[in-house]
Amino acid sequence: MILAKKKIFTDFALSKGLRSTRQRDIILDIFLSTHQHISVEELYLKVKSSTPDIGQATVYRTLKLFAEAGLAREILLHDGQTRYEHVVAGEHHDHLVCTKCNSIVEFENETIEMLQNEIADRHGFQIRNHKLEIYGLCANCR
Amino acid sequence: MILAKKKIFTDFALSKGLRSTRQRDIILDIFLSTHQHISVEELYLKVKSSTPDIGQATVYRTLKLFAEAGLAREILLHDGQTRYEHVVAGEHHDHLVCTKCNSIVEFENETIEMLQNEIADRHGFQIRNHKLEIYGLCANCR
DNA sequence: TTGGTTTTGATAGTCATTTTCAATAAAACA
DNA sequence: TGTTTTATTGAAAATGACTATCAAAACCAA
Repeated sequence: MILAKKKIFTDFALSKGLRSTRQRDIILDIFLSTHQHISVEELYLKVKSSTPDIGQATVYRTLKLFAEAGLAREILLHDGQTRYEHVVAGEHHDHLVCTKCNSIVEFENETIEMLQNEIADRHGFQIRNHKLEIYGLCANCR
Repeated sequence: MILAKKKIFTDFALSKGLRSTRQRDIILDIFLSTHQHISVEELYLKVKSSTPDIGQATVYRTLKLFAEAGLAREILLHDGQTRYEHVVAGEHHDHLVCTKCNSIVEFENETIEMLQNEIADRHGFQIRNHKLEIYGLCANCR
């Protein structure tokens, strides 16, 4: 799992002509050791406590690279700090979100995906990805 | 429609003990005359061209009030600017979002809605609302 | 109109993020 | 291996969106 992610970054670096550096290796290790989503500042503090000579700017730069490489994703909440979450291979972006207990059920529906493609075509739009969130009350909470 | 929105704000102002001011009236008029979503800066420019003596800080403050009153909603894209969109009763939340120029096209598809209902039923889920965002490149940017 | 309170505009301040740039380190080359 | 080339780094300055400050102006009840 972690090796696969490291390979994704190695391949990305290769394809972009990026160099392999100690800083990037360390930041990637630490990012991969986290769960859920983490703010740049939080990650920087972790990095700093493990390797004090790595600068904040490098953490910012490197996280953007991870996002570009497709192994992290920027998340915007309403507190002005950018956070990053892991991109999980094969994950679906279709969720039933319970607004009471915050539980999330992931689903998949081919017909919906097909209709999305149709709609995009009709607008000359080229799809990269999508997110469908249905909010409401789950079976336990209603 | 517009009158209804104005009433929402008037009621909100009343309940909060806020005063009715020329600036808020003008900003509300201009906000209601826009479509889709608009950044604070964009709205400020519109306001300034109509009434040059209204300051930027007031536009920021007033838009936050609109959001609090429930007639606007903050949107975060990835360009660091906060945008506001109209809260429409019974509105649709299905969008094609261009990741390059940030343009948004709203669409509606009954079949998708129907399928969502089916999926929700299957999980014993009671839908309150939903959001479907398709990210990619619009016709102009691809 | 007056008096108390809210709102405003200008501006200074804040804070996350980005840019700059000289120093350093990685890859390419000899 | 040493040398050259070029990317990367850290520190600090710059940027840019947004917020706080505060004296002046506007609002509104009496």
